[in-house]
Amino acid sequence: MLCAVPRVSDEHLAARRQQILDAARRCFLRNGFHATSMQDVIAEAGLSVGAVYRYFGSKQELVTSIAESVLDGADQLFATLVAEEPPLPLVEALDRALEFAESQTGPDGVLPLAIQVWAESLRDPALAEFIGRMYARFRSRFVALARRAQQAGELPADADVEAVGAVLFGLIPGFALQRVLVAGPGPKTYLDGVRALLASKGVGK
Amino acid sequence: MLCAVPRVSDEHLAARRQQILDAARRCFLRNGFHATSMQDVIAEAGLSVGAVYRYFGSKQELVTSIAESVLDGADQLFATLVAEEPPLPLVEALDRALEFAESQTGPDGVLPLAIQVWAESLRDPALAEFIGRMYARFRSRFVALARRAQQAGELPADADVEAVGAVLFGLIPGFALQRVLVAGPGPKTYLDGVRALLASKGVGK
DNA sequence: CCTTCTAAAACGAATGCTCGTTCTTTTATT
DNA sequence: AATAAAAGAACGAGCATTCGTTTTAGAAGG
Repeated sequence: MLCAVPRVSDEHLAARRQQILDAARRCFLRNGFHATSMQDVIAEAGLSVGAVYRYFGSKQELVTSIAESVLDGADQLFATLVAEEPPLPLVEALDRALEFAESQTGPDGVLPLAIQVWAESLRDPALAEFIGRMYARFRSRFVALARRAQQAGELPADADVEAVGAVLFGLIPGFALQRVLVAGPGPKTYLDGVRALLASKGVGK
Repeated sequence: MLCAVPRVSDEHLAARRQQILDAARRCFLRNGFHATSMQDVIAEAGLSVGAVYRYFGSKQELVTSIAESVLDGADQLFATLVAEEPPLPLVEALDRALEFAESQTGPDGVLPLAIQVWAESLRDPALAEFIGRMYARFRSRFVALARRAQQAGELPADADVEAVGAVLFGLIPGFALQRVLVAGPGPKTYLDGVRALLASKGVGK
């Protein structure tokens, strides 16, 4: 009863897990969550049914893991935007965020996955809860950005930074969606649009 | 061999078609395109398999029809925004568009369907083409809005109205997504954010 | 107005697949 | 030798769709 533990290295386990996730991501990008069968993922990973089910108990678990990695990736970038010292001017921060979004457009960026995750969250309460928390965090980052811009005098002293943060954040999916669905204007043009609005004369009403 | 045409009235045919579409919409809202089976739609419509397949040749056709009705609905509102005389100030137009989006949030609005349509278009080239055309039209409406605002002196004379239109349009899905996924700020708050940005002092760089 | 007749409309059992998952067997590691 | 890891055959459920049959609306003929 002493030993004889045939476990494989933890690195190997982690690598296998990642191998499956990578395969799943490719499949999901190619065909969407629902039109991708477990067999597809399994074949793409070059493994067997049993091997994959050792690492992920269900297809849903695979979807959730992919969703998490997608959102984590975005959060990482947004976090650096706010942490920047000295504080980035709004336009500068937006520029960086838009360029990031742009880099994730196209068939091997993360954006098509994000769109699928949105759709999926409408039916999966657990995923919806996770996404809600994550996007609330995104927004709070942009709120922080707005607050610092206000302190720098870039925004009126009485501006509602929560509202401004929401709008700033909203600009990103607004841009990304157009880029993916309509092949809309590039990030530079979009930013010009924002600049023109910032330069507008006051406000009706 | 002279006739004997037992066809039913055209109104009846149209009503049946609509009956099926309504059922499908309810099912799709409840469970999403992919988790909804044809049996679900058929049962919801209170019809038989054969009856439904007489009106829609496939499930995909059903999805496409729903997508079309969703986009047509939005286009109708955007069209009226631009046609308004005298031209609406930007903030006013945005207010109306945001209120519309708000009204379509929630489980029987059209927005959850729109999100699913986005995801679906990533896999269905025909749907993607249709959506692309439709969203390009949406954007052109906002461009027209921007142009009229420019003529009214609300925007700088050298502003790129195409870019501004894209941004204005982008604000809508940006708002809607937050509203659906994060239960973000309401339309009034969001609009306050836009106003604060419009009131900001010039632009860095 | 009523009957007859016919093709459209509706029906629903049947079909053939593919799906996600389970479970027993084989292989590899210590 | 003992056990973790990987393999893959097998399974039942549920899917979209087809198709042969039944019902029904309404024109035609009286």
